[in-house]
Amino acid sequence: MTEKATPSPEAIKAWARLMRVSRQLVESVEDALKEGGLPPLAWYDVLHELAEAGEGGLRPFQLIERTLFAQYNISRLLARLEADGLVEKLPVADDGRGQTIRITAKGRETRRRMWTVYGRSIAELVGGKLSADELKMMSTLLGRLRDPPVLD
Amino acid sequence: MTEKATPSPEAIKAWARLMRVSRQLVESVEDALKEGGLPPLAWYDVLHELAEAGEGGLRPFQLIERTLFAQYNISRLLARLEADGLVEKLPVADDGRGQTIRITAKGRETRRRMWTVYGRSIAELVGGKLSADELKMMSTLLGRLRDPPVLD
DNA sequence: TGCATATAGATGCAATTGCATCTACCGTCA
DNA sequence: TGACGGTAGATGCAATTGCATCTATATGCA
Repeated sequence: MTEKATPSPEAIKAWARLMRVSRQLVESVEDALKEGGLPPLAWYDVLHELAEAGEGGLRPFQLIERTLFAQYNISRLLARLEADGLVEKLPVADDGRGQTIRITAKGRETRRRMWTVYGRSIAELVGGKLSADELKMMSTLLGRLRDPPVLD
Repeated sequence: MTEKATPSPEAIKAWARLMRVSRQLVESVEDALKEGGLPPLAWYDVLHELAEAGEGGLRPFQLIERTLFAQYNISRLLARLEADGLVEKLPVADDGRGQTIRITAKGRETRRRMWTVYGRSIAELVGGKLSADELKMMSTLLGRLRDPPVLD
């Protein structure tokens, strides 16, 4: 087999940078959001998916697939979002176990306000550091690390 | 000013992939460690830094700089590591407030066992997906996103 | 020296996460 | 139909994180 138990120095270095950079970037964004009195990044992820989904909403298990959050995590996050009036839970007709989550107007508004901060952070932290071509290269390389890999 | 409030599509895409991939990779490694009955990744980070530092050890604030963990996080993580006998806390001569943290033999052993799992994950998840040149490219690009940027 | 301010690290308490499990409903197949 | 395994989501409890603050020592400076 070609699988190696010991990673190459190049792999270790790329890994280490990936870990460090992603942590640093997440922290920067979280700080910026807090600074603006806004909810944490996790809320954005969910609101974003729900906004994209539109009026039809999404089932919690679909949110899990899209966001990679754990099931219990989504369950509680949705409870918090609902308590804040940012989403609403609707019963779903053909499956008595489930529910559909729909973003509310207030939820869209919160998402919009978060994006002004989040988007600016992305522009500064990433957009401002690499050219468009470099960003594309980066996306391509990262896509190959995804599971399943994205081959574009 | 050249700073933009709205990120380019390329920046957004690179960001999204970075977020998703890093989460996915961390989760894979955490799962592998758990599977092996080993402590979480955070322990490795600290043990690694301490092992590199050698007999002289490191002050907690140096660990904070190196690992990016929050101060209270390091404080408690070190308490757990000490409780497990993986590190020892020594008073420091010229600063009565501080202490020096040194890895123990048991700590080195734990780190070694973690590395067999961690290293294999890196080899599979990263080393196995990109060529050496691609890994170098990736490191270079990520280095530019670091703060402070690494220009190599 | 003596006070103000800064730094190193710990900690009480609230919020969140992780784990395991639970409830409720669904689908299948005898 | 009805027993059974599977899926959707919630939840009790322990561990961890985040926040704010606290203690203790160090440092700068009048």
